[in-house]
Amino acid sequence: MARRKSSSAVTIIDVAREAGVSYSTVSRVVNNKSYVNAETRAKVLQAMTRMGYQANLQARSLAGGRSNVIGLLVVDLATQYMSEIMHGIDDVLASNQYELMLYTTHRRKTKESAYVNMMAQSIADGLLILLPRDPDAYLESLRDRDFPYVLIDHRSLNESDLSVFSANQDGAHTATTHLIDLGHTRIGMITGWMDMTSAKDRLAGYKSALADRGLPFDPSLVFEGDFTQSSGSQALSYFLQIQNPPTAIFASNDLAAAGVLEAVRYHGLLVPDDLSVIGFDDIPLAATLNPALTTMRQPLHEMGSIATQLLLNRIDEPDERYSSIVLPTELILRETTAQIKEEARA
Amino acid sequence: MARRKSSSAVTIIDVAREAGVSYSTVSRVVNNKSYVNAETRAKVLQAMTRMGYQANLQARSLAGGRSNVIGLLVVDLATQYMSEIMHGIDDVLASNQYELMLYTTHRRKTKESAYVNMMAQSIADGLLILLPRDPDAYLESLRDRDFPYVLIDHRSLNESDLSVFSANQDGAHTATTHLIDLGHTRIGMITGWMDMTSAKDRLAGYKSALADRGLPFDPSLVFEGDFTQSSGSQALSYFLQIQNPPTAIFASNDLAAAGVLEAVRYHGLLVPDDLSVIGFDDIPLAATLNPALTTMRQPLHEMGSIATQLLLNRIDEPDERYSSIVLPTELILRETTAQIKEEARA
DNA sequence: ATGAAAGCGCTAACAC
DNA sequence: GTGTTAGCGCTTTCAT
Repeated sequence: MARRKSSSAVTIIDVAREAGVSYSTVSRVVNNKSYVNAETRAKVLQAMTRMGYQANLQARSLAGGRSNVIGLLVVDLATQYMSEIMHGIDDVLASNQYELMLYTTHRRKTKESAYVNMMAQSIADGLLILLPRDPDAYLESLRDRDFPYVLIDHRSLNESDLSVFSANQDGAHTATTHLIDLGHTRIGMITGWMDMTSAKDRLAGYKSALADRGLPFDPSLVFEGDFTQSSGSQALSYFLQIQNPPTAIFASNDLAAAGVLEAVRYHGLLVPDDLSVIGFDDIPLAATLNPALTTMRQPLHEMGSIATQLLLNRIDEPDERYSSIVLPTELILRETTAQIKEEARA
Repeated sequence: MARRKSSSAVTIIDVAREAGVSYSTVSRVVNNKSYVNAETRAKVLQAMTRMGYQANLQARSLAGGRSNVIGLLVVDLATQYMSEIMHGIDDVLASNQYELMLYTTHRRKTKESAYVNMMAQSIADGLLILLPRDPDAYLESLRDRDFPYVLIDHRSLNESDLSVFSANQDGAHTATTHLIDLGHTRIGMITGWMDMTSAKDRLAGYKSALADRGLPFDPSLVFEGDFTQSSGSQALSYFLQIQNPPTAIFASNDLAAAGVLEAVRYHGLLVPDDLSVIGFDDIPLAATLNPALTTMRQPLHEMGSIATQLLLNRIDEPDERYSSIVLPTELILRETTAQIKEEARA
């Protein structure tokens, strides 16, 4: 059985006794609330350090105060995409003395909503939801309760949602246009999980770029992936065996693009000579791939830090008006895209 | 001011009223404690699902129960090394209905001890400490309180610490011997942060391998790094300008080895023709580097999962005897090591 | 088998 | 400016 874990922890009461004051006075100095006589404050402070007092977060939170914990809901941790964003989150949290409670869903839709409910009713002062899958299904209870949350990399359809994401359609449009400018007319597209707005928007950007240049949209040129490296490899295999293979590929993220590059080597093709490839994200990996990946950068670190700042503001000043933030993307030219060769690829 | 965040959350009392029982009965069915009449239990269960009851972790924990939260203390998140280990941790946690509270220290020594105290006095049922820097300095209070914790990738000098780590000295010995077997006699060594046992042990393994083969130990061949990629690049620059440069390099981790590879390209050298390189860890990156990195694999995912399992066991059965676990390493031969060329490198 | 009541450590009115 | 008091939601004796 669980032993009482706080058996020997120093509480506010111990400090109060030591300092010879009431424990609400101690609470006051701990929280810097209302005025406390300078002498009293000094006495309390001394007692606190002497005894090594550490606030008990849960008690504080239970009693209606802040826990200074925010919850983060992510799909998975293993990608650089996540690392970058989390780094941004962590930086802001750290400089604001907030702690992070982490939940990973591993793509289990049901877990998302269960976690959200649980976190919101527990210790977290606010919630960061990264790449939500179907948030409308479970966010309503948070809205009802006016519980602060910010969505990351998700363009919400709900007006009252606060979110931070990139101009995905725009970025995809730029990426596709870059390929078109290079003379490519048959451009393969590898999508992400199609239940995510960022994946949908990138597909839309691809389509609109095609349309803007009067190029036909060929559904056989769209491979539905899932943002993984292996889906990129699969996509290439697929593209190589259709009737009229593409001469360029736009992957919805760098990881899938890396998968394409990997498979390309296996098939004995040359990039960019035989095939141009462009990714999306600009994770650190992109620059170290060989050849280095041309990609659309989205500011991942900033996405995390801005979202966190937004959430913290919202927690501090719940009555202000806040709005979602759209971040710009940028074309990063490296070595995987080139002018089409006249002798169309095998 | 913070609004009372639980204002509209369903509590055990609401459920009790709905089910027409006392709230201690509800607590019993929630916790599956002692016997509750089957009918009563059913009634309560129904009420719970109908009202969408979610336990409040902090209240539970405050009252002396389990929070089902474990704390994880890490330096940083951005490396694959961390991702891999965290994945292992997360898997075990998820299948045991535990949640993760994450603390990142960003190499601030002071933060480590502050965090540990705070977590232990707060919500966490147990603590996982990854790559601790100087744990003896702050672990004593945990020991005194019999608070469960497990150290990861750290060979503790303290008998009562529970930890999970790799056979680092052994692995470094194998790696170095591999280089010696290839004919190299001047072998550069790039260390990690020397305040960590794993870094120390790898250096010791390097030295002992040299000694075992009757090779002299040359301090100018040891570069003190910090496990980062850039330290690897710096190390190469350093090695290239000493009197008698090494023909092979053993890097204490893959990231530093990647830095060497990066710098090697810059200096116009060829690996493994001009220089053999071996890493440590076998992070996913190692296989995708070009040329692919020969390295000593340590089972990172397992390190995380085993440590977590150990911690959970310790929480469940505090009175059992547990002991630290040492995991084997394995030489993974890829493309960056080769027989020394007779015409010694420039 | 179930209810009543105490208390975990703290915040936030409310008194004085 | 400081003390008193009432909870926050829950677990856990102790009764019944």
